[in-house]
Amino acid sequence: MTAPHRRNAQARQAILRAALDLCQERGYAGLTIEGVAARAGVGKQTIYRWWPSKGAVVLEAFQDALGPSLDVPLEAGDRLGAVGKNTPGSADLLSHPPVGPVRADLVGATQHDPALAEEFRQQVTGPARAGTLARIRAAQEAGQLRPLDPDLIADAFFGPLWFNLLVMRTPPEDPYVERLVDAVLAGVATTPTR
Amino acid sequence: MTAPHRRNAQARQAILRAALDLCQERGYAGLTIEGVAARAGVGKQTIYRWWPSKGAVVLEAFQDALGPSLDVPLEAGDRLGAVGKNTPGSADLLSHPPVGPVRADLVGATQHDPALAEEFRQQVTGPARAGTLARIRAAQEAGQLRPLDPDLIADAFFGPLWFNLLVMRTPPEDPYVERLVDAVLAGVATTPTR
Amino acid sequence: MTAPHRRNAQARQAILRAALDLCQERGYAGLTIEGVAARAGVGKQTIYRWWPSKGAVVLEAFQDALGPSLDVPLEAGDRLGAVGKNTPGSADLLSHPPVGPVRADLVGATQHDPALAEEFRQQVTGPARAGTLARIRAAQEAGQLRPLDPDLIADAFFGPLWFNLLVMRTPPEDPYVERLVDAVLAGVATTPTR
Amino acid sequence: MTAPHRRNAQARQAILRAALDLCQERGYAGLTIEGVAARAGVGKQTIYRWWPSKGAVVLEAFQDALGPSLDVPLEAGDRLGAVGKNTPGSADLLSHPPVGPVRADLVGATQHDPALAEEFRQQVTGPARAGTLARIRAAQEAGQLRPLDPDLIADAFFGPLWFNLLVMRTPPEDPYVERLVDAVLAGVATTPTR
DNA sequence: CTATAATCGAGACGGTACGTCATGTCTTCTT
DNA sequence: AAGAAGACATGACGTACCGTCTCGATTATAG
Repeated sequence: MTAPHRRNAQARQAILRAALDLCQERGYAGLTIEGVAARAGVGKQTIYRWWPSKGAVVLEAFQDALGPSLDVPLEAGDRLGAVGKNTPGSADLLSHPPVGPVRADLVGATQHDPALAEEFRQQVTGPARAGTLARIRAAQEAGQLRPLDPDLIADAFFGPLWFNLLVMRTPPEDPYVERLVDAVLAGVATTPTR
Repeated sequence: MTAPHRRNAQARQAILRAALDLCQERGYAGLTIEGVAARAGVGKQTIYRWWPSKGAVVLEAFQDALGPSLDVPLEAGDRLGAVGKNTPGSADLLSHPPVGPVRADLVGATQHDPALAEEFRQQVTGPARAGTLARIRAAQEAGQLRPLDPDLIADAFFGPLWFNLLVMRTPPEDPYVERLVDAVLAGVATTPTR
Repeated sequence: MTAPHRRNAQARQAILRAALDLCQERGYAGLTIEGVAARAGVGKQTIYRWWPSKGAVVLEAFQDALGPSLDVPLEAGDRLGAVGKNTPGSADLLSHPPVGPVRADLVGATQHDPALAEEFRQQVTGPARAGTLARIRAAQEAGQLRPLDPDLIADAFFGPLWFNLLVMRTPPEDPYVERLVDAVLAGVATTPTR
Repeated sequence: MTAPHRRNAQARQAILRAALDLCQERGYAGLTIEGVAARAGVGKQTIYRWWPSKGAVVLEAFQDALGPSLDVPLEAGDRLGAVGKNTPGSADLLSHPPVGPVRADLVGATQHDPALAEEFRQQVTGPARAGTLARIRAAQEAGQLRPLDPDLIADAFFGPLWFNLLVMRTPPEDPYVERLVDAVLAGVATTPTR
């Protein structure tokens, strides 16, 4: 007997689209609920009715736009590569529009918005980390990675990428990423990789 | 013939003090120029006259409060430790108030404020990185670290710390940091450390 | 298809009331949009939405307060009196609070605010002058006033009153007004009145 | 002995000049002490040191610019003309730049600035009225004007002019002024003038 | 013919108000 | 019921001037 939420799908799409566009044009901080409503040709109330905050709108827009492109299937053999080879792809997503800057902006915003932070964790960080951990554990079981804390191994791969993106503000490019993977594997792989 | 900018030191101090206090009380996002002016007993114009943005005020307040406590002297012997042992200290600073949250907030703000980003780089990131690189090069010359790109080595140490702070939002604590240093050294040190 | 401007009547009343009160308390120059908003318990934007300037607010408040009290009916017989006897009443209105000072202030403001001047002409000066001219023409047709330019006759009556109010700053009182009317009638009436 | 006021004449001139210019360019309300100081190349304090208010500056600038051009000598014979013929000249001054608009603005400002009003009376209105009264009394002694209150006669001439300037905002032009003088004289002269 | 003190330009200071923007809530009318 | 539209109270924005207050740097008497 749930209330008959007759939500307008067209409006939803228009709002998410407008939010994503404006976020790229003006940055997350320059984005405004009023602006989104105007651009989407929608009443403000329609936004406030369905989303608790501007962060939630942008986050949903971001997820919607990205779709399932983040799901990298866990391949059977070559488990070590499943970790190492996945990294350049992630780096690519991180470094380039439209995903990169928006995602960085969102992470920035989570620093002073606990609600957004929680949602970001649940919808973005959590799932991604779960997949990574699964790959790492598989590689450990196959004897390819040392039996270290899997979270630590994950951090070793992704930490430097995000660090460069957020703090150094030099989105990591290909050659750097390859050398990074090599160096990290040297520390966490069982077989010397050099 | 230079314009005699006779800046009031008392006002400057009051402003920085108020900014830091309010940033801790309400967070960076909840901080307001009007609020700082009111708390400091100062006209708004006095803030706008000397700082280009709220981020710049907080950054200067942050720097002023921190003072020279960031300068960790480069010790002669034990160069490897000079890198490895420095890391837990940095992690501590990162993780705990007042420095940690404010710094995280500031990094967040740089994601959509290029001017602030530039200043942050020049005043915070740059000097810190320079010190780190010096230590790394010294250790390389002493044959303790492999001849990898020093920036990459630095990223391997600091990336995971910042990643946990900013993205995972779990400020790194002691045991984790030690295990991290061990793992990274395994990848970048010349002598097997295990 | 007209835009459904659903203007809040309560807010409008509160604003006009506050404007009139403050204008008397502090004078037109000391009146502030912020002050009106605060006194009326209203957001500033609500004032800026509906009025183009502080002068316009005060003018409307003035008109609203005065209501239709300015309409002096044109009596049938005694047309000469219709002009002459009307004058003391106008002088009274001019000389005493709340109407007098506010009106003088408004006229003062029109000297450097063309938009306000235009509105003042349309809403205050124009209608009043039209009534006066009607009376004068009637008296001329009845042979009581010389066939001079009716505007000139009107100016002869009202000019000295406003001159005393605005320039000499001695609001005209009864005996003066009577002597004035006598003297003017001596110049413009057909029958010697002395 | 008196304090040695060593006042800089150059600065005074520059200030008055700037004040007059800006008053014509932007109107009295748009004129600013800061603006005058900037235009005159003078420190604000130099203005505040010598004048109590912006009105005082403009008034002095106005007087300075006008100089003695207001003194119309009282001619011996033809005393009636001394009153009547003086009027068109005054009307001219009233109606045309630079004197007219600035003077109207000043009178407007006196409506909400008692201090300025007092100074205006002492320096402008008072002397002018004194001269007018002298002419009127002379004409009365010569039997040319009826023995009415001289102030009333003066008001009859000047009131309509100011009324048109300030309230109707149609600066009186020549033909109107002539007809006005005729009509007024008809009321106040001993000899029928028609 | 210096010395000294008021005046000068410049402009920082604590304030008040400006007019604009966005917030999140609300009401009204339309679909 | 949900939507588009937009008025509303609130509060911060960044700017303009206010009138007061130091700063050196002239600059013209009074010693």
